[in-house]
Amino acid sequence: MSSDQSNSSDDQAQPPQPPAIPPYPPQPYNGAPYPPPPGYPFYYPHPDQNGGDPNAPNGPPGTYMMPFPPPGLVYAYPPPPPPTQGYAPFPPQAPASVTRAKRKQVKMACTNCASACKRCDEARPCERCLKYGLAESCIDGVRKERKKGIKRGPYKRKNKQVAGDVPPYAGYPNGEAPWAPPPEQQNGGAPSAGPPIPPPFMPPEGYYPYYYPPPGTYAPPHDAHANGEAQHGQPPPPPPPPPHPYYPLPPGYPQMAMYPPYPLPPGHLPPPPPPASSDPADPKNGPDGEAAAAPPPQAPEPPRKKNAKRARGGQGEDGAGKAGKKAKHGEDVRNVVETHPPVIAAA
DNA sequence: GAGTTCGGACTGTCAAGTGG
DNA sequence: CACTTGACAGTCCGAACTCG
Ligand SMILES: [Zn+2]
Ligand SMILES: [Zn+2]
Repeated sequence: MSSDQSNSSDDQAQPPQPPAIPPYPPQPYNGAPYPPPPGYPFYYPHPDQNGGDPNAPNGPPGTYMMPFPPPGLVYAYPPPPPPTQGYAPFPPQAPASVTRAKRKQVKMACTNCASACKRCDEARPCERCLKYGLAESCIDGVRKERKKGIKRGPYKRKNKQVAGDVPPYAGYPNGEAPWAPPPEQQNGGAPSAGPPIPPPFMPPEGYYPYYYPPPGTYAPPHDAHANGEAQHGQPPPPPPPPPHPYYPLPPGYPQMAMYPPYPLPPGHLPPPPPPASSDPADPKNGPDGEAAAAPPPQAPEPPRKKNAKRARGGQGEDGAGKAGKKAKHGEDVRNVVETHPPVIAAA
């Protein structure tokens, strides 16, 4: 919740955050053009790129997320002309700098912070323990020794990228562009004859391409099986939401900045207005917040699947690495820590 | 609303594997 | 032996939950 950000209940005060981008003002749907008013970009930050990280130095995501983007809108960048209203556009140079800063971890969290899964610092007692009056129990944990003798099999050698070499965009339906350039171009050789084929369509880092079917057609509903990801042999695959159901834009296509007025088809709900929030920078103050109760027809890929009821014993994608530390949560250790009433005002 | 819990994304580190 | 790769072990974000 915003409690983490706003009142920093148990974390240290966050550094001053960049100015939040004002939310897209709620507007009742009245058959008017679906997209945001002029000046509102259809930026769609990649979930892993600064998605939802208000602490990211590149600024909060704060991007207008559409339940489903309007057909005809082909691509989500570059930024439109500066808005006439006071709403901040995405920084023009954003695509180049959307690389999210890595989260910095302390080498060893104190036992209290570790058991509470909260941020620690190098000091002992750490800031959080001081805040909660746990200074005397603020000690470093003991790091387990890494397992040895684990066989790995042959390594996959990554073919090194030469400078200027453009990696294939991994977001295509089959992982490769359907219009691969001829071999001579791929090898960097001089184009033999005919018009040069434009380079692969590459979105700036952190952005999805959007290519929408012509008016009159609609994006297919999300289908976990169609994504080619959820089939690990398990019958009910935990639905990793597909990146998006649309198709990449072939090179040479003109970009459409905004699609023409387009009334919603009958039966489609208008986009839910963003909830009136006191914290515009809060990443979940987007459509994500409502997603649990009433998922919008074509919700874009959530930055993180957090809406499901908590299920115990899940494994992350790096879960293999966590196999040995499953006793992490769900033990009483935490009670010793966080059940402790905050003694902030004890003085 | 404030505080707590904890799933899982993310990071750091280092052993195993590879190439020169 | 230096470097790369892969995965273990850890941190901690942030949503869900609980409590007063
Ligand atoms: Zn600590
Ligand atoms: Zn501590």
